[in-house]
Amino acid sequence: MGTTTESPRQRYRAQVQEEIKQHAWEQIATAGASALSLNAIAKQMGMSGPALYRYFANRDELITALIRDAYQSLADTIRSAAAGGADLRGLAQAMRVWALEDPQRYLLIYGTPVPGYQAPDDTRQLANDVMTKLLEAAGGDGLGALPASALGEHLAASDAGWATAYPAEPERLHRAVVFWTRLHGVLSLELAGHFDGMGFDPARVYAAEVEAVAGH
Amino acid sequence: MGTTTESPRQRYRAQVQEEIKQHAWEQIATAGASALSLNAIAKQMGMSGPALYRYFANRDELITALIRDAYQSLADTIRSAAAGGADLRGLAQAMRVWALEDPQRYLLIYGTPVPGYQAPDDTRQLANDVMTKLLEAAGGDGLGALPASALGEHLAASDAGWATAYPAEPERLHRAVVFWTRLHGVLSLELAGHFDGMGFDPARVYAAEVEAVAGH
DNA sequence: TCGCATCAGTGATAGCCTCTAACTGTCGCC
DNA sequence: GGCGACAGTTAGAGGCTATCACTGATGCGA
Repeated sequence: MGTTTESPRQRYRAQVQEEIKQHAWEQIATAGASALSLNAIAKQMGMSGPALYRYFANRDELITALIRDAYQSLADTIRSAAAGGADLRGLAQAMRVWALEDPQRYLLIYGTPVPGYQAPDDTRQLANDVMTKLLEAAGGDGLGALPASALGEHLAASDAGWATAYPAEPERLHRAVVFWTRLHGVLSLELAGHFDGMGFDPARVYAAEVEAVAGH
Repeated sequence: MGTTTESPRQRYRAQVQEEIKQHAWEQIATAGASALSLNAIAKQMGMSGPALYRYFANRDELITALIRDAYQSLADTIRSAAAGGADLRGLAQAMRVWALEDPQRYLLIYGTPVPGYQAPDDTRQLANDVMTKLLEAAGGDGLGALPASALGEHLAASDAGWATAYPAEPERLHRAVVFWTRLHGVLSLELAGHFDGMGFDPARVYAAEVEAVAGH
């Protein structure tokens, strides 16, 4: 593959960066992204604080790298589910498993953003990749008709690049958007613990929403 | 009303607490909840850092107070909309306006939680109040039938206190939950900026989801 | 193979933060 | 009018991000 020959130093650098991210994920999983501390990571790795700045210019850059990896992981999950022949329902299932596997990873992407933070372009690209895969699945066989609505037309009319592959299929666009927003609605509330103590099974709510989008 | 006679000191204390929260909201609106600094607030108010600890034992307690106020404000918004004769659609509109008015206030309640943070009981009560108001509106006139689904039965069967007023109305429970999760899905993605650059109008998506829940 | 440039990692430091402790001065209640 | 309660102060411990000047190892080209 296109692995441009790596110098030992580059290889080591990449390795350490990977290890840093590993520790960062552990911290995030237990204390949330806002509690992520470069200092603490450095100590865990047995080196002094400022050493980390050789690998990530600042805290934001590390978080950005984590966001990138999260998107990548989600895209991979969706891709492999689709490659395994999963339809829209299977895809929804795969996404839920992925989210529950590491709630903070999901929330890093789809959770509360820092007002100032601007995602770099390639991150937007990764988000778009995910959307494209949803669009592909949103046109599969075995899907019921969606109730009539003007939304599909609106989406088709105002397409700004996120659906260039299917510009003329309002129902597909509608289904993809609704798939995204509804599943995110259930998932994010579940992950944030807002269903705790309400006594019902979030999986059932999720499943019902999947059916509502996929049709009977 | 039951205003137990206030001493001047209590009055002053309450006033300062209110002023602190005011500054806190301004900070949160511009930099997010994770960037909230007691120190900075104190300086803005012309006093030294530790003085604030007379009013809030720690950072978490201040944030909890803000969360309480946010719930209260949302509950008031919903109540006054309902009192004004708004149906489920009107309620959805009022909620959207409330959310857009101050995105970080919405996200403080429904956004990414801090893993360690445990909401105090009265906060859970406030969340329940909101849910109860949704349940009331979810049984109004002029609502279409929801597609058949086992979710309503599940919700009715596993009721654990959040819907004691309407235990035997599966469709109402179903509608309330779906109202909540779907609108949150659209709203939270919009507020987090995930629709940016996609070229469609979030209000249209929101409206379509409202119609899908309220029926034609 | 040798020499040197590059780069990993260091301690010191500035400046921010939360939160505690000890102290002072003022306010209001009895 | 006096005293107790309480607001607000400074000092400081301990954490954080981030910069700087430095040391020492490493790997590359000559």
